Amino acid sequence: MARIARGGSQASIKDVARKARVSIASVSRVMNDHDSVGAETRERVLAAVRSLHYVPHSGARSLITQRTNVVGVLLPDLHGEFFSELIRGIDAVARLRRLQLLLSSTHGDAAELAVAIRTMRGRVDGLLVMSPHVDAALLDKNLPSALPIVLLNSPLEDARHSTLTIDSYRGARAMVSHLVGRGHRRIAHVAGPELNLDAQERLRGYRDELASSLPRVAPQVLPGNFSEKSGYLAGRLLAAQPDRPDAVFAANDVIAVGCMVAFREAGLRVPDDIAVAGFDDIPLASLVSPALTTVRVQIADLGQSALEQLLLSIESPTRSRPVSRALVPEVVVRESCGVEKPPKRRSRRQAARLP
Amino acid sequence: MARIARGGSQASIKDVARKARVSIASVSRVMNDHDSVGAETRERVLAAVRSLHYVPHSGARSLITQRTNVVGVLLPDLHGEFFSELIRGIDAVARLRRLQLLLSSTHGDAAELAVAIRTMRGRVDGLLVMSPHVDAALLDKNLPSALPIVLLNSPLEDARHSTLTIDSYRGARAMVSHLVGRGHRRIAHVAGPELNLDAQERLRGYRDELASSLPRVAPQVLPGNFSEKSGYLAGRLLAAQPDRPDAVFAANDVIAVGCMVAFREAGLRVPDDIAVAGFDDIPLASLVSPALTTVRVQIADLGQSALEQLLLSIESPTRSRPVSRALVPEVVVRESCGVEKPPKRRSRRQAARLP
DNA sequence: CGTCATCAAGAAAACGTTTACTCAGAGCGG
DNA sequence: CCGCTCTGAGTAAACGTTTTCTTGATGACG
Repeated sequence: MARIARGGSQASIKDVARKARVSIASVSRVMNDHDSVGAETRERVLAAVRSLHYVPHSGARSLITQRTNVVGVLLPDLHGEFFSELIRGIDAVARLRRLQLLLSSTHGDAAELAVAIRTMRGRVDGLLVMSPHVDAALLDKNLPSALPIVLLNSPLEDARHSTLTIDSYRGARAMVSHLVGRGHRRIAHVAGPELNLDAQERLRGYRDELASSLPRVAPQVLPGNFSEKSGYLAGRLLAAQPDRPDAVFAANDVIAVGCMVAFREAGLRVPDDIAVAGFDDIPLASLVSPALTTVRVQIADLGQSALEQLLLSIESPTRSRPVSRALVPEVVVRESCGVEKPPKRRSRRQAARLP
Repeated sequence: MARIARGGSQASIKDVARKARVSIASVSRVMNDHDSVGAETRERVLAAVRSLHYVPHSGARSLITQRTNVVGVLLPDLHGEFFSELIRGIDAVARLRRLQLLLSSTHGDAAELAVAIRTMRGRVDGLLVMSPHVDAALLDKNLPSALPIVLLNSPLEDARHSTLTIDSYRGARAMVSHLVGRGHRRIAHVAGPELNLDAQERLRGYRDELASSLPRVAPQVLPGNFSEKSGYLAGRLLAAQPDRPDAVFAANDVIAVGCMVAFREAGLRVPDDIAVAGFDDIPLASLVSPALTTVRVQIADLGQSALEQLLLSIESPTRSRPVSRALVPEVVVRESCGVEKPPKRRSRRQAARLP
């Protein structure tokens, strides 16, 4: 039975106990600063810990304590500034609360999402899920029922899970209303992917606001897919048009930048010949020239609130009812829609601290 | 003994076994598609699994299998495009190998890093660490000895751990050499934070290449800290100087952008009056106008290679010796250093005057 | 001197799995 | 009908912790 110290493996609490000639219970008590352990014993244990480089096995610990101090984060993708901002916001809270994040972006479809959710079971205290694929049935089937979860910008709207969304619809209306207020009349929209929920909402906001502010003007919608390239192509189309619009509202900032490139190539001046507006306020937006007017989605805030909400339900699973909140984004006016004086340039946040 | 089904808690393998009236061993065999389990039993088990929404507890599973399929990622920070690119590269591989990432950015100093490393014990199969604070002693003390680890861009260079770095020194030399080749003579450098390793290496590369290519010319170094603001300030200083340099090599792209803003404000044309070059090739670099000449650090590749290397040592802990590799970055020539003909766009120059 | 609280420390159960071992019965050739 | 293999399924140990009980010792108090 006497266990030989194994070659490459790691020291466990038993090894420490044997070396210090105490029971594993005492080692555990020392490690967790528990009451009633004699000074001399404590010293012996600590010495053993040091000499063996003992580090407790968090997995085993959380098996019994039923607490992992990890939250799972499920994202559809990791490209672009949107997600890095989101993660940054989540991380800020995690850091504060000494939590770690278990990240998974492995889900292009519902099946993959299901797998990802399942493998998180037993590793996390709660889940932050952002995915176009969530639906109630999928959650029911794969989610151990008691696991707290917060949905981010997800289509699902039932009363069982907390949901945080960005009110793309109202943001889009606000932007169109702003453009109209500045005197623009022919306002085109470059849309995002048809299947994307936010893209749909932004398009709907564009249509509705236009219909209500300028009932005479027909909307013009060009297809796009949130990429710079699709923006560039749309921009070329618009520039070549005989009755060119005097403003373009793009479904996101990246598209807007693409448009601007196309306009410059065509010799159009932004905003004098044509105004451009985007959506998201990614860091890039304030750095291009002319600086981009856009709708600020406080992405980092979204992540932050989401995690905070999740922690609430983790801490009192019973008391907290599911919450649904929609963050209303705000219009950020910059040069690209024709502000007379460029505002003072200042990057909104500290830029890269490392190379 | 008879366990009552507890209210909010989750179904365990025991509950399934009881419901299907088999032993837990059989349930386990069914879940893992093991051999020799009768068709009828399998069906009973699956039915129970479905009706209880049973999802195996990954934590418990990896306790016994000694495999977590998770790798830990320790970063100093999460700001900026550098890290989002890095994570993207890491994630690409993780996705492919069906791994999850346990992310922690909670370490501003060595003590916090130590805590982060310790809490990962037992939760991960290996560690990817990027931190200015790693040193051999810290690793020894807090790292369960057998845990595979790959260091990213870290000062530590011992023979015990694999290390991947970016060869900032050679990148900087290449850029200075390029500028000299284009005919620039008075080349200034805006440095990064003094304590940052990459900043130091870039500065050293600048000095060395200048000394060897243009032994007559005195180097001029301005302080900076990788922020746009510091670049802006340095740019103002340079623009006001009586014997203004004809080129600026900035320690990173964000600084370079700051410089360009200052130059535009001062009425200087880039690149005609003064050339600008950066370092990193963040996505922004190709979008500003004039597009920024820079040194391309394939950040995503760095993350990718690092994880691949880590997986190698996880899979054959004995056979694989620690590897040290330095990725040599390459100069990317764009308009800001005075290429005669911008790749496609003629009107770019016009845009430069706008703000 | 007996009772009782107090304290330090050990024994053992529990967390939810996987897996080596065991075992009963079936099929079957000799 | 005896031993043999083969199959399906159960038993129990193990993974590394925490924590509840238990116990033995020590001394205080009546």
